[in-house]
Amino acid sequence: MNARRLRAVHERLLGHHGPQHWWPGDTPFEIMVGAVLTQNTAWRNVERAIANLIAARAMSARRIVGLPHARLARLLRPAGYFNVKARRLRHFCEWLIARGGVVALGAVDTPALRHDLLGVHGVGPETADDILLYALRRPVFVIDAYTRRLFSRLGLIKGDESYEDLRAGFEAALGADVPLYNEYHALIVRHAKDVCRPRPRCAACCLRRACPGRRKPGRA
DNA sequence: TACCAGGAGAAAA
DNA sequence: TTTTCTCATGGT
Repeated sequence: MNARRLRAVHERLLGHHGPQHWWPGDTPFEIMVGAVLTQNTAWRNVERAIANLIAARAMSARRIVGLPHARLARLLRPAGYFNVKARRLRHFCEWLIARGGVVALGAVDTPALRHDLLGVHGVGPETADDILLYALRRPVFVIDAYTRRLFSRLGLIKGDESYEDLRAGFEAALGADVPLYNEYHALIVRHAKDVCRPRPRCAACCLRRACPGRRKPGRA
């Protein structure tokens, strides 16, 4: 991983899209819930499910654990996979309660906390790292499908590296920097949605000649 | 109509 | 161990 090129990509993304101010969520717990619900799901639909939880006065670990499965699944329905996500969110909330809540997690070092999170049913590497970075402000770089797509098109990665290899590579190249990781991942998602689309699979996309971020002002 | 969206776990090979 | 399948709603 080339640190200079990684930083150059970040600068260009930031210059084009501006600060993204992630993660959308009012509290660390709400961010955690969003991280579970957004698995393979458009954020617009996650927002509806979160709004349902808030409207039902269920945006707390204890409230969620106390809901019957059918009731919780119904609230999560707009986010898709509602039966799966109801179970996953319940498992996560049970874990959080057992660990003493969000504040108590502050006493645990990042590697131990990450390992613990990965043991929760329904929490994989990306969800764990979303939680660590955005809810708990730990220096963990989030790798997702957008990251693979963007950086493989740029030729900076092959694209088939393991999650852990990519995460370690980004972290080693960029150094432990929570604000940078936060903004960088948010910019990757923003760019992937707006510019670096799945189709056309254009090699000229993504910060190459065709990227709007490289065009001079005034050009279409 | 087909594809895609801020994955993860289970089952099959 | 690696690959494939399943979960599901909503927007484009």
